Amino acid sequence: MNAQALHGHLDALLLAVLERGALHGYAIIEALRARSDGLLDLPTGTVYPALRRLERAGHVVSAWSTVNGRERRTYELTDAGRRALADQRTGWREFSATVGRFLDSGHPSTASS
Amino acid sequence: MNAQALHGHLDALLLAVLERGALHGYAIIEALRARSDGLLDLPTGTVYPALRRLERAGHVVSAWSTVNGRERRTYELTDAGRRALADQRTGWREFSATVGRFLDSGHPSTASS
DNA sequence: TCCGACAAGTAGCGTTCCTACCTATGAACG
DNA sequence: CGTTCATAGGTAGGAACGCTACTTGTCGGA
Repeated sequence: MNAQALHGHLDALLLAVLERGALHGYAIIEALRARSDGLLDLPTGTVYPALRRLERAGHVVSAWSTVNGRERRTYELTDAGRRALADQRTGWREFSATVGRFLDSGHPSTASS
Repeated sequence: MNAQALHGHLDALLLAVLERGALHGYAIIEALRARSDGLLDLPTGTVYPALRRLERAGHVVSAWSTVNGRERRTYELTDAGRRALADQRTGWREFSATVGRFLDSGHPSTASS
């Protein structure tokens, strides 16, 4: 499940990660991987453009911070970003409930992972 | 939520609807709308091509049935389609659990619908 | 007869994400 | 001192997916 199906939810995921505190791009990727047990292993070519989209949209702001003489662009949620995240959460719940009505039913089979 | 976010799950939805019995294209659209309380209102231009993709993939078979002199192409799940649906269900559960880990947390707020 | 609802279909487009590259810094190693 | 690796950021191009808009055709009612 290499994020092929993320369509439309990538931004929400990024905002959710940043909700816990500002991070730079690479750290965001690592956070996603860690918090998803390695299921979400997004390439930089996916995340960096997405972050810039979010910045253009005003959902995050970025700043260069120099750590160990290493330039890292740290992204932080804006107020609008927080609102957007709330919206995305609502949208996600609606979406997953709707699709789940068709796909969660049937044979539960699994039960445990 | 006009299905912008369906990406990758449309096929699964269609298979799930057909699981309950063969239907023609238009009826599938109505079934989706009905079973989702109107949230899933897919245009024909989305559903018809998808059904033909599913047929090319061997997940459904279609047959013309003439009802009142009206030609209706009725789609039916194949065995492979049933297997595909099971796979899609698994994929959906994994996906929704993973994304949900980021988006379902936070403020549950809802409680009632 | 003409119009609207049903039914199927097609063409072209925009969004979204991925693959594959490129650049640059700092540390380790020879 | 130069090479190589891991970290970190970035871009270009393309593929997949679904949407909008349009077309065709039948049937029933005004």
